[in-house]
Amino acid sequence: MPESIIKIAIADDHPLVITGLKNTLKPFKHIDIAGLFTTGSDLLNGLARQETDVVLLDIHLPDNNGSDLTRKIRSLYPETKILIVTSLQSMEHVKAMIQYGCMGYLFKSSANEQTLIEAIEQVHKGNLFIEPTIQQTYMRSLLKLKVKTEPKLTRREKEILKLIAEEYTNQEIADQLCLSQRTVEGHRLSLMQKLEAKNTVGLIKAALQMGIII
Amino acid sequence: MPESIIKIAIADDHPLVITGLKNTLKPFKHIDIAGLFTTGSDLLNGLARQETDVVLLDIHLPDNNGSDLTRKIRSLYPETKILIVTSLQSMEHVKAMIQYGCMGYLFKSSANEQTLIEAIEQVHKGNLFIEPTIQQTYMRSLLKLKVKTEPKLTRREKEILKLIAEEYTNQEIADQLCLSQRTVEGHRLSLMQKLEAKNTVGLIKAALQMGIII
DNA sequence: ATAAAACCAGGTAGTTCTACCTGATTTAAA
DNA sequence: TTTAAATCAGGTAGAACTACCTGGTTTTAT
Repeated sequence: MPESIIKIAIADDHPLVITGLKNTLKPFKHIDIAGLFTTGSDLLNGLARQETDVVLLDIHLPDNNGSDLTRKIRSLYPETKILIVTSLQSMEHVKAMIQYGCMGYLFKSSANEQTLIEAIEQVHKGNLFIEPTIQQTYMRSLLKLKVKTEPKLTRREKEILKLIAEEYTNQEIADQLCLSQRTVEGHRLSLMQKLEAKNTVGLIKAALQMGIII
Repeated sequence: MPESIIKIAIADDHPLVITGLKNTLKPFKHIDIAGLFTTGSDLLNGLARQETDVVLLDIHLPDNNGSDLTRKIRSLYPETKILIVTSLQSMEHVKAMIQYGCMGYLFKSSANEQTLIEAIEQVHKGNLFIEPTIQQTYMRSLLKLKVKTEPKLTRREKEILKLIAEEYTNQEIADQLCLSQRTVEGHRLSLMQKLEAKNTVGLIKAALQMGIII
């Protein structure tokens, strides 16, 4: 059975990682590196010009976050599979990205040759490929929390969470957004409930895990 | 004038980055890659066996933080130059590492071939090489703050910062450490002053940057 | 051995946050 | 289109944090 050639695109803002991926994949004849990109918009342009089977995607591109980019790619090119290759070693990110429709998630720190090829092949076949080092944890948490619908925040809530994380007080946020300070408080409270935070500290940590702040 | 050969070692826990660095440097005949390591202790063992001119070092190795490792290398092998190549894009880290005696600091995201070679050569010659994208900022802040000795926290302060970051209130922290709540407040205030934080949020972000919490 | 820093903890006061409540208007979804 | 959710904003109250002050004891460093 002749293996079909897998056309892949790589999107990462670290040139070193791109070089690393490129050189790791070069020896494999059934993998064709169709494009290298360092920003989200570059990637989207590239996908428009060139049919692509699998995108190796870093979550933190300068101009786009992973989830938005994933949604765009999925709606524009439903046949293209997305494999996240990132430094973000957080369960939350894995779950979020899989929920957004990525077919795989790899940590850069464990992306050796075998794992990488295996992941690309599985994802290309349409199978889910989760970082091996956390597969058990992932499965357990999926079973336990039965897809604990990762809290969806509204636009306003994200906006306010971002400002909270930037050390503004409620009053300052209210002034910036032309709202009452009470309204901001309200949003803050629902943020805390949704994110199960005990106080502001919890909010910040959740914001970090969600990639809302860096 | 015949260029001398520069013996380098690479220490990074991301195999992709190692591959990337290795392949980027391979074409350059005056650079000899003498060792590849993924942990701090591996690196130290390697340096003991093999004379090395320049170490390309990631700050976040699993078993050592960059500053301790730098100190060790500098005391054991004063002739060996250290060039930080990391993802941590923070002024504080740059300043800290330079202060600990590193000769250069590069962001992975901007480590293209030219910059990398230039950095290695300069560091080898004994010149300081700072990430080009922040050189102006660095110089300005050095001049303005005259080596603003990156805030050294006491044991107690670190302890309390950690607990604050774990969402405990002052009272809870006081109970845990058998202190008065007023004492914890005092430590919190000095933390805020040292870290130039406007509020708890600032403390958390500083703690993150300092690697006190993950 | 002496100076400096860290540590502990009290007073007072003002600000910000946390936690409930209520309800009107606008927006999004089934 | 009708229900649900989001957005806005008011009341009230207490907890937590921020910001000064003071001064004594202990540790650390020169």
